[in-house]
Amino acid sequence: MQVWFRVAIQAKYNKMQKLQSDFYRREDVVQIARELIGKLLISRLSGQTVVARIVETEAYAGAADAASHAYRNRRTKRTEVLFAAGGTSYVYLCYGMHYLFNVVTGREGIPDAVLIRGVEPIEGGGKLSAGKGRQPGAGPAMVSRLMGITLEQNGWNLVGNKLYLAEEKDTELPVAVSPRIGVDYAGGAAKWLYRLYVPDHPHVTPHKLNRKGIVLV
DNA sequence: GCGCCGATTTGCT
DNA sequence: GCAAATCGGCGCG
Repeated sequence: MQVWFRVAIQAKYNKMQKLQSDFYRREDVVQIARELIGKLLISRLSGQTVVARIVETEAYAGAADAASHAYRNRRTKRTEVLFAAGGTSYVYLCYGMHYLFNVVTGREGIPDAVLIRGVEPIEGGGKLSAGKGRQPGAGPAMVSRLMGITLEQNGWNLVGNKLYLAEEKDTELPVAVSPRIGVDYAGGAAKWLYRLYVPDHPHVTPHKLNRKGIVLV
């Protein structure tokens, strides 16, 4: 493990602060996805507390984004919570077996969201091991498994006590951008650089796109 | 290390 | 009926 990971971990609970609604209700979903890198995800579900640092996200720009479930403002039973105000959770079942956790952003009626794709476990969930050859928390389905998130958490307010995000002061991580993973069907939107991740971090989804990423200054 | 494929069920055409 | 914001196992080399 590299030195700056250790330093960030040791900083943990000193200056932690829960993210409030105004953080989520801003317009620029890509900017929010970038700022979510390094933030903490905390779940207190069924008596377990799990804390993890976000190291990989993807922005989904709602109505204008062919990769979004709410493309062209499509409203169905599933996508309805995407239209809620920023600071709401959107969890859905993917490939019939995986739960994927998103943070809804923007004001009410704007179906933007950020998919949390990778986290580094800090506390709790230690007994849950991911598959061999893969780090726990690396990959969006692994995030939900680690945190204990299921469909039950869909539509939850993220400014609460059971599932929320927090920031620590003085935590800064390098950030890279790439196209999003698994959205080849989305035409031109498949090329958008809406995936943000910490380069060379072990809890980022293993993928060939990691080699093509551009490190932001 | 890489690429292919099956699992499993919902959601929407 | 089919494709899906994925994962892990297998075969190959």
